Amino acid sequence: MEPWRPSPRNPMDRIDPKTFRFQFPNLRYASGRKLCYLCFQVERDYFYYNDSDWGVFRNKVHPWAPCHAEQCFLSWFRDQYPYRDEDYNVTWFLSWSPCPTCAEEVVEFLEEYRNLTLSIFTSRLYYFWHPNYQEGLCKLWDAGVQLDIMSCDEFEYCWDNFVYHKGMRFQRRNLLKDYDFLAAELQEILR
DNA sequence: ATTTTCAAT
Repeated sequence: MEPWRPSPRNPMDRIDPKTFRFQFPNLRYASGRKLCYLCFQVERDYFYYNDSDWGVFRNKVHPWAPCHAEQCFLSWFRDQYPYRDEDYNVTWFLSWSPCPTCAEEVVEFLEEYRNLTLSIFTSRLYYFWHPNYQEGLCKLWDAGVQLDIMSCDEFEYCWDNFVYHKGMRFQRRNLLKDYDFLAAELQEILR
């Protein structure tokens, strides 16, 4: 039997608009958001040309193979890009910020890929009042990861690129509801 | 006003 492999193309290419509006707002109290979405973009400088890829991962909830969205990405990336010396620019748009375990795994990943830069925009801070979760974010920061709260530009970018908008124009609605709180909290954590 | 939030009685 084939080992299970996470793929950004499975089960979804893009997020449906309702899901995006429910899962992505900047909220301090985000009841019911029991999933994490990771939209990504990969740009690679490959000799004389560049290529890029994009996709959406969501955490896997199978009890026999649970996988956070970040772990799905890392596993997919290692499989997709075994060329560790090349230059990569990777951007993530996360609905929840990484847990301490994922933060550690990202730091290890960056040690493998020396020429990879990772920028993370997160909509919300996962368990931001827990010291271990704060420490995880600091480790990412110390490893050179760019960390920011998703703001209007990122929401619009995600809407345009990762959502089945079917021509519907981007509207910020409640997406930025608790942006100020979360941005201040992140500043405080990384200080 | 609150923190259940990478689900599960």
